[in-house]
Amino acid sequence: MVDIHALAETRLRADGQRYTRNRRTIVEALDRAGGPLSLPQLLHRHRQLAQSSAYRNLAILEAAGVVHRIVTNDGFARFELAQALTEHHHHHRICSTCGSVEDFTLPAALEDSLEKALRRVATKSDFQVASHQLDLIGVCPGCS
Amino acid sequence: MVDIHALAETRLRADGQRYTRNRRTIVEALDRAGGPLSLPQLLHRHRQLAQSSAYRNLAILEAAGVVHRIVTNDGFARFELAQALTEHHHHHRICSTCGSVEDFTLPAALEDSLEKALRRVATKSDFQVASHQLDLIGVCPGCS
DNA sequence: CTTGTAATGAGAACTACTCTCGTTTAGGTT
DNA sequence: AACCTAAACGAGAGTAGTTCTCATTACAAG
Ligand SMILES: [Mn+2]
Ligand SMILES: [Mn+2]
Ligand SMILES: [Zn+2]
Ligand SMILES: [Zn+2]
Repeated sequence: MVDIHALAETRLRADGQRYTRNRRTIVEALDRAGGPLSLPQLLHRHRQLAQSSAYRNLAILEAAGVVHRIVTNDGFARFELAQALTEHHHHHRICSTCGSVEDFTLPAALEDSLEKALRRVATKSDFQVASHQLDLIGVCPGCS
Repeated sequence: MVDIHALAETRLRADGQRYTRNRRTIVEALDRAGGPLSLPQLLHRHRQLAQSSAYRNLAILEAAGVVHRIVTNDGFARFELAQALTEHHHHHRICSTCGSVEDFTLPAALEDSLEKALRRVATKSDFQVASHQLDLIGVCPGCS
């Protein structure tokens, strides 16, 4: 059990940024949510957040490595806490009908061999891998 | 060796659409390109294409299952031929600096076990999987 | 407190993309 | 060939998610 807020503050400070009330509210919301949130979803949960500030703070939190931005086909970006903060590597099920995004995990053994194979692919091509991203595209229970 | 254009025409007809000169040009360009193309890249290769028509035709080709749209963080969507046409399942290396997208493939054995694991994940959650998508995020040789 | 700097937020601006609508093209019929 | 009709075209206007501007506010240091 890590202290999300302490980590967030440390990372922001390393970036010359403050951990303000608004930023804490965003981190709190993303931590509480069961999966990635779009900006409308975030604002709906916390009416006191201004849209422009929320976007700006999400960008700052992303630059500091606190928040991860997920871009899907439905036009709305989604935001979640960076996996380094939650210490929970996972992937996403993306509904092609409603655009909702949910988390899932792979068996550890498969994740390991996948990671190894990806490293091999990257080495052969001089590509410096920062991360990988595995999405399931389909239709969620609510939309079928 | 499949006939891309015959397949494209069949799929369009099944959707009540014609395989016009512009659409053939787009399919040809995507086939020739070594990887996914953004719209600016496509228009640069074929100056006679109008932007509005190119976007419209790409949407129609996507609906017919001829073209696949890839959405990245750099604001520009990328387009490639659907894997059903090329009969070549692959994944993408995405450069977080310049936004370029390139293809790569996994070892067949790994791809198999991955697919099996994904089916299991999907079944447990009532999620109807249409496809999966595996991206490597990092820095390409040109940007490092 | 006072003061300097960063953060805020309402609204304007930006831009990738989509829509509109008058014109052109092309497949089918005579 | 000539005609007809519906689809496709394309220049430009419109849309919408996101970013920027700048006057105001909050906060940390002394
Ligand atoms: Mn993984
Ligand atoms: Mn695969
Ligand atoms: Zn759904
Ligand atoms: Zn690059």
